[in-house]
Amino acid sequence: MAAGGKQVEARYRIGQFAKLAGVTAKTLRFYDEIGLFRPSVIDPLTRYRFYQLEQLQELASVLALKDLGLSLTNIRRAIGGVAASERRYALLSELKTATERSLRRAAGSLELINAALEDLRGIRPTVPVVLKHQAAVSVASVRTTVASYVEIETIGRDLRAALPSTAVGDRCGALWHRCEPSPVLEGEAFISVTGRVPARQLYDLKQLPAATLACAYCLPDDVSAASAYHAVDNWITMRGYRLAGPKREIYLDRMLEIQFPVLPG
Amino acid sequence: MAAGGKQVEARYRIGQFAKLAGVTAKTLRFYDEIGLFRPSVIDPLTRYRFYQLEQLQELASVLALKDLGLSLTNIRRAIGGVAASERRYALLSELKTATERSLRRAAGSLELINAALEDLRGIRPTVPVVLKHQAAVSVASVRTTVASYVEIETIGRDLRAALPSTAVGDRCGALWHRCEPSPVLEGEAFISVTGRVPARQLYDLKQLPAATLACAYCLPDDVSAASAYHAVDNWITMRGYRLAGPKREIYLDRMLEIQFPVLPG
DNA sequence: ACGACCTTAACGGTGCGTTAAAGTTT
DNA sequence: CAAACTTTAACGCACCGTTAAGGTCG
Repeated sequence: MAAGGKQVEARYRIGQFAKLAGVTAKTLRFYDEIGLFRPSVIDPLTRYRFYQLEQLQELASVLALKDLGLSLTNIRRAIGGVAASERRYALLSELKTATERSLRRAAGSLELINAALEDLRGIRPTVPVVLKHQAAVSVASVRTTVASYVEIETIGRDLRAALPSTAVGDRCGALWHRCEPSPVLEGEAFISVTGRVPARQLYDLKQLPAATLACAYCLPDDVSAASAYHAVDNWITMRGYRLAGPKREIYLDRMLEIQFPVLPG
Repeated sequence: MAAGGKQVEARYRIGQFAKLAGVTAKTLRFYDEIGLFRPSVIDPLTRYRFYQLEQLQELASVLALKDLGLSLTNIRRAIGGVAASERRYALLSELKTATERSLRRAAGSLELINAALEDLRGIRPTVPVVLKHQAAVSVASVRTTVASYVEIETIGRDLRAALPSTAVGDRCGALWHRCEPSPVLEGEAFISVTGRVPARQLYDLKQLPAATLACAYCLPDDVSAASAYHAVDNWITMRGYRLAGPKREIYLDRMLEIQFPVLPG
């Protein structure tokens, strides 16, 4: 019985203190565990935690910062030790920019969700579009103007025929340097290559640059492709990206992948 | 050696397929594990996962929904099975309201952070304020008009003296029915009681109603209390709460807790 | 036979809520 | 003695990134 002689400061067990402070006992245990807010005394025998009334103010500071959205880790940095006030200012500034970002993201996201809902109401929902990063890849290519889109396929077949079969990689397709609104179509058939490839006048050897790509898949017919192009175009516009290079078409097995290189802004 | 007779659909191992799709192999494994997006074939011997090109479109749908902010669990609900389109609409609508909420929260939060930053620039930072819920509590009380704030303490002492000491609980304080801007001060000293208490004309027996309270702690002097009152007042205004009942003062050991009952709106 | 690829398993990060099993206080 | 309280321990949530240890493919 620790009921010593003089009047000892009132101690509260965890449940009592929790009720006073308006948090759960579990929360207090957790805060103790992570070193954010500790009991003033721990009975070494029973390991019971004991708190004092003065600590209510300390806990209130913690909870007020938490209410602003600061993480527990950062709250710990913001309250203890020397120069806590400077750190607190820095952490709140950081939190401010983070909150501004998430505000903008939420606003943008909301627009996109609304667009998606509109889209779902339509008869024929839009093709899904995804963003991905693509490393640079070595290719052999032939660039030329063509009279129609399909013509580039012939060029591609000729290109493949001109290459040693050991050197051709797994991806082939076309770049479109000028298309659609332009009166002339200028395309570039390409095939990825590996290792050393003999240089010839028939084709160029170059790198497709690394890029961030907005992509959609479609069947290899004009109607499907047109709606995929439209979907990607719309997608880019809605998110405020801008086109950053020639559009790419990748020939997959029985599918076409439409890729628009994009940059933010 | 599964190289059977006829031309089999091209199969891609997880790494290849991941590269094509622009995600990591780990992500594909995870999606498989949670049943969101599964390989078309799993070798029963080696457990290698194999994917087909057609699945790129399916994965794109998943990623597009994820990009909108839908959780993986909800994406699974949105794509598989019957009536997927209705569910998709419902889930997106739900996501929309959630996003609107978080948008409002971020906007409000930003204001509060700015206010906190302003506050930190000041000489004397504001007292922290916290929100908490309080259950109803039985009290004995004496309500009266007083000439000054301190007078209520005398009333409180008299009240305590009038009660059997076995019945008094652990909380005492005062309610302020009219104060500050009002020309007359009307307070109500109270002490929490337990079990049965003899009814007398000296005091009322009643319940402090359950409430949501905006609280601050201060020293029991007029200057400290004034700044705490001001802090809570300001806090309530900034968050768009409104006062919902008499203000409460709780007498703690060597501290005072200021509580304003509030309601949203 | 070596390197690149595949497998499962498990921890980490955020902030606690929620059992569960067992000891303590009143 | 029973009720109410305390303790530690552990899982759960969301979404994978990141080792780690050990088989498989070209």
